[in-house]
Amino acid sequence: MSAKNHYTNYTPVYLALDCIVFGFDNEKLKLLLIKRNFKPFKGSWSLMGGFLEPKESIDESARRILLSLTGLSDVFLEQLQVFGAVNRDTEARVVSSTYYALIKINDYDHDIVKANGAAWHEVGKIPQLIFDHNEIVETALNKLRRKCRTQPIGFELLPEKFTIPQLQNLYEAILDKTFDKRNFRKKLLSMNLLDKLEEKDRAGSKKGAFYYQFNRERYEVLSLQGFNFEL
Amino acid sequence: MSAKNHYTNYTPVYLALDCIVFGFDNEKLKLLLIKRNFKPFKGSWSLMGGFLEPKESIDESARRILLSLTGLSDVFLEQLQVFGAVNRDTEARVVSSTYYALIKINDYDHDIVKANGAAWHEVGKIPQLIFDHNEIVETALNKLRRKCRTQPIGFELLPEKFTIPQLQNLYEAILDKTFDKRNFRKKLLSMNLLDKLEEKDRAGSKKGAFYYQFNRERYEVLSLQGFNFEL
DNA sequence: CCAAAAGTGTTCATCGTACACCCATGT
DNA sequence: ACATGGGTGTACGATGAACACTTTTGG
Repeated sequence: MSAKNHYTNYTPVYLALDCIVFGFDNEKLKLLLIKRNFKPFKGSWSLMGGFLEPKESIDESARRILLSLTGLSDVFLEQLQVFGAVNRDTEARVVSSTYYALIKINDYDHDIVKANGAAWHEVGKIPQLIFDHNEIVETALNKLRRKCRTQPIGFELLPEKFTIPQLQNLYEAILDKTFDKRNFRKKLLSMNLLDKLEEKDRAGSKKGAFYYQFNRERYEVLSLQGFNFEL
Repeated sequence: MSAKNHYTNYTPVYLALDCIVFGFDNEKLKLLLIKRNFKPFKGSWSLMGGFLEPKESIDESARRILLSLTGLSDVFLEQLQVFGAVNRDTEARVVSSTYYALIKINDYDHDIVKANGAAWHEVGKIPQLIFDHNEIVETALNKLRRKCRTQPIGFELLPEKFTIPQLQNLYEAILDKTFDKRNFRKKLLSMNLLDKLEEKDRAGSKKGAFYYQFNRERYEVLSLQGFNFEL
């Protein structure tokens, strides 16, 4: 054993953090991808990634990377999976801990994003990505689809104020199916988690649709009492 | 940049694989823990862990470690989470990728397990573990509890042939609640996933209870048709 | 013959689903 | 006035929950 630590018999690895960034433009579910700006495969489409720094936890690292590439902090960000096939990276042994982010599509910093050569892609039309990133995207999509039906995470993709038809469009886009609008509205409102505002959104129609707000505090109280969000 | 690869600016880390091993003894849900046999904290209770080797994927690594400590291969083993706080290990920067295993408690190799100083602990009575392992166990338990209600993973903890009362005991132990036995039986049998055998288990009662078998092929077919296991 | 666990059916409330028309307003 | 999307209620079937007695058999 070395003087340094008891683990020197083992081989360390590079730990990458890769973020799958979802956004919703009121029509389609989209993914933010960048043109990789370092070797190897500089210029290829890729997830937003970086490497762990010694003095940050992996969560902090993922947030740092997301902030540096989009200007966003204070975002829904959750671990997806670790990808650790032996030759997934061509340069060195790199294990990737992946995170998926749900962002409000109008909040990110367009300049930073453009400077990084990033662009939104419909989830149905993802280009070829480097390494195993296409597989990672598939995994993230599956996770999002499962999770959005049992946890109120969809709201992370919408502005603070949103209309019921907007919300329905979102779920239809994520799950790639349609809902009956009467049943959808009834279901969501019956959970008692949406606060109706006075104000209307007049962008979508002449009549205008009332804005609602998700009440997170009420959700947390109800959760503790055994309530389960379910779509 | 070095001649070796493009990532040499980054600091590699040790990647540990830790396994949370669940078992069921027809009464309680249990966890297999070992007395750690290397420094630091040699002799403390710990999850079953080891370090990634260069030529194995992380999944292979987890299976190797589980095999070496229990003699078991061909086991339900699934990724849980990565734990990557900066100082979670006291020796070096170690990021742990964790896996939970569901094993048939009579299949493992008692000699190997004993030689490794391992022992079963009720999930309600877990001793103090090294590093953040208690937190990892909590996370695993939550995952198991959520997952066993929507996927037929409970069967991984039972022998091939089991009775309905055994199955009910299992779910009651995992979820720490009781079910009405008529409703439980009706629910499970209505899914059409259990094949009734001729044979009876006479251990549990004078009357004896019929054995059943989980039909995985049928589950997979039904799954593709949109069926969802739900307890 | 009795203790102990296995096995069985019905009722009721709740929830998901299917379905069609009126409303408000900008042009 | 009309086109466009927003908003509403009801009826039916399916599903989950509550509940008590009979069966089998080893001792």
